[in-house]
Amino acid sequence: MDPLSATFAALADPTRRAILGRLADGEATVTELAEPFDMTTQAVSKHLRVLEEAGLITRGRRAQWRPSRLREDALDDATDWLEHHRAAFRQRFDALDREIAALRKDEENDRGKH
Amino acid sequence: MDPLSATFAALADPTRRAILGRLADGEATVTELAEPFDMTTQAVSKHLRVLEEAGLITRGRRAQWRPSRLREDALDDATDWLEHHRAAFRQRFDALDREIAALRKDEENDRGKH
DNA sequence: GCATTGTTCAACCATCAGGTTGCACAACCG
DNA sequence: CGGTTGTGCAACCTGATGGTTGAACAATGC
Repeated sequence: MDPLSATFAALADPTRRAILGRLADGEATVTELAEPFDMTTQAVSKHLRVLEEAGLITRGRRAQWRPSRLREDALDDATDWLEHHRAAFRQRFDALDREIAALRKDEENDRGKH
Repeated sequence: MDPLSATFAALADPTRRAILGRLADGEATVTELAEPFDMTTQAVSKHLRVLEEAGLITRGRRAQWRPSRLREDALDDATDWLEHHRAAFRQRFDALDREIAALRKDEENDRGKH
């Protein structure tokens, strides 16, 4: 899967988004991350694998713990795509607005000629 | 599915992202949208349904054509989430930087006492 | 050494996603 | 009217996802 698709897919799950939010407070182990959820640690471990493969987190290794932490550039590509396209979309709607304004003006002129 | 998850899930597919890019140039019918892809129109129709249910596009009805067009506020929620969290992540890393700088300073002070 | 703890792995299950084909239906065009 | 075109719907297939349970393994603590 291409990296951008992997990132958006990783973000398309509320559990994973909550995990990312938690990690903004600092690194955490699997059991710590699993605590708020009604879910086994194995399930959370799977979510962490998805986040890691999407390049959103990295995972350390300290004794039997595997602390997860955010990657600093985690959301850069996704943010770039979204901002770029949102800007393009806005431009499109602005163009439409101008067209509509031009049509209105034509109508006025037509009425003037009568 | 919650709206934010639906939006990210919709964006997690290169075909759908390409369709959105195409729609930034103006509305288009299913067959027009399907043309660049090695895929049946039915498959594209399914993608459009996903985009519609995620609130990213709306679909008109003109004779036997169903023109799709972007929703003006399509990417707002997703952009908000990403920008908010990217900012929070940055703050986290800035805090880490400060901690590291403080540790370095302590070391210097310790050396000074010898 | 042995029980406990934190984590992963493997197998399994149910559901969903992305594609196909085939058909149905509505609107146009001769 | 009958044929063509644009689209949607239903059934189906395959592979991925999100969860479970049970076992394995590595490191800790008595």
